[in-house]
Amino acid sequence: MPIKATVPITAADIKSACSQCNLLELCLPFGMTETEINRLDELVGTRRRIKRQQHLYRAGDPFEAIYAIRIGWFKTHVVLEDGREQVTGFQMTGEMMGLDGISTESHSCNAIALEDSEVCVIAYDRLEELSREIEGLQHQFHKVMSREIVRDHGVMMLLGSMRAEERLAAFLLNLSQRFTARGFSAAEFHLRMTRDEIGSYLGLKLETVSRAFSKFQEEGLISVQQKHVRITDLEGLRKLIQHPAAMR
Amino acid sequence: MPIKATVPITAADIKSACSQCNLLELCLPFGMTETEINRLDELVGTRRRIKRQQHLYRAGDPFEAIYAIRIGWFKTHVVLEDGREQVTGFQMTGEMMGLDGISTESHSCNAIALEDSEVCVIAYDRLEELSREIEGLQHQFHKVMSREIVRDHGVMMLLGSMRAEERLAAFLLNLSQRFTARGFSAAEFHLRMTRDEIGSYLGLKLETVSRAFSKFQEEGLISVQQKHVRITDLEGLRKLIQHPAAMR
DNA sequence: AATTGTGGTTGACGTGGATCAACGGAGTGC
DNA sequence: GCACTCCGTTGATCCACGTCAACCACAATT
Repeated sequence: MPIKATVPITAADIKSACSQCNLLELCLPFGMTETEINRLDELVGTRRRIKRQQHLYRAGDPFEAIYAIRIGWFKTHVVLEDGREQVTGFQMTGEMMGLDGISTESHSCNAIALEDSEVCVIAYDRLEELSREIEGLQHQFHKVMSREIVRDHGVMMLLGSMRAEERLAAFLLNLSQRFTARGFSAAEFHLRMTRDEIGSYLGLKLETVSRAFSKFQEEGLISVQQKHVRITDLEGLRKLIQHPAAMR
Repeated sequence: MPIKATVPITAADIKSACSQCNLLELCLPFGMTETEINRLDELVGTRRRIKRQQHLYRAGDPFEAIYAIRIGWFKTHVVLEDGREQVTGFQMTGEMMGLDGISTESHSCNAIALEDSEVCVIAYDRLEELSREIEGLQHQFHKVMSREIVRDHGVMMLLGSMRAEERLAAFLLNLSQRFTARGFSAAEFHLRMTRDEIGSYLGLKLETVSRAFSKFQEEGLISVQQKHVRITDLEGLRKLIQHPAAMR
């Protein structure tokens, strides 16, 4: 496999093939056979390192590749003409970005690293080619796109039908579940995003997010200190969504 | 092409092939060559008629096919355990439904006809097979999925960052644009959904939707009577989104 | 150690949209 | 024709969250 020279390759980078990657279970190759996965190594040509606060791509950029996160965190957001921003998602290890670009052949949102990160660059035309040959890849890729659609519907539910504290509870439970899937603690984690970014994602102002955090702490559901969160009553958070407080 | 006998076929149904369909420009075959489209006729096996208020599929149903709307209107919605509903979209002629089912192999939302409707049933395993052979089909299918993701991001922006009147203006402009694409009037149309359903989609209560309609009428932007809408100042509606009223 | 900046918390107050309620009009079934 | 139901409109009131503002914690820089 020829390695493009555009990105400096260090010792740690050498085993860049999917077949050598420990994210198999989370990423595009999930569910594929070993033989199929070996063929994937043709697909992931380069890696890219993105420093904190830098863009992986911007709205309007021509679409050429999708990206799988190897290390780090990103946020994606869309911007209205008048400057209003809406965070559309927070992506972590093993998750895919850039699918929005396929439809118009240019990206429709911005992707920004929340910490120093590293992504696998998957050339889109190669992906289409290969997924015509490898059934498992085709199927898995479709699943990844479909999962994004289902996720988006969940966010619509959250934004359209839930009140502030329910939204934050749902957000924390979602993070917890994604950390679990990666073998990290379900109960204790470090937020990579600011209150303002959480607010934008949840359709709330940062003050409201902050107050909800404090309220949860008072109620003994979590303990927060800045970006460090520990969930002390997972079941309590779940109940909060199912039984929306007093009213209704 | 064998025609399944599960659905009664009437004279009007005989030319059910994609190659004979006048929705080419809007639907899955868009951008494909004539030869390619002829092959698509293998794909669309049956049609289904759905009466007003009936389900095309329900959340939890096993996923087997996606659907292209030939005639009519649908809404899709998700339901929370406590019964709260969120409309995730309104679909019209030429649009695709059921993509959410791919990820878990069962549908995650409900699809209900807003009027007597007819859909083309596209068996999903056949679609995957064929799109491994026909590059144009593969590409177009990916675009359809990606377009759904982009649309969802737009809805998130709407729900997370816009105020009531902006949301309704954006909704009307979106409808207008979709009618235009189908050769109907951009300015005058009939809403297939109730105020309550619009409200659910826009994250508002039906009273708020109703008030916003009235306000637009007072301001000379539209004239409404029940479900009949005439846009009298398209530019005015656009401005309403770009310059969010007084405040801020 | 002092300085500056960014991000987070908390309080006081204002308001957009929800809630509650009454009523009117359109469509449907008999 | 009439009764019934569903849907839409409008008014009065309420409250969840936004807005504005002060202050604090922590990190980076000097």
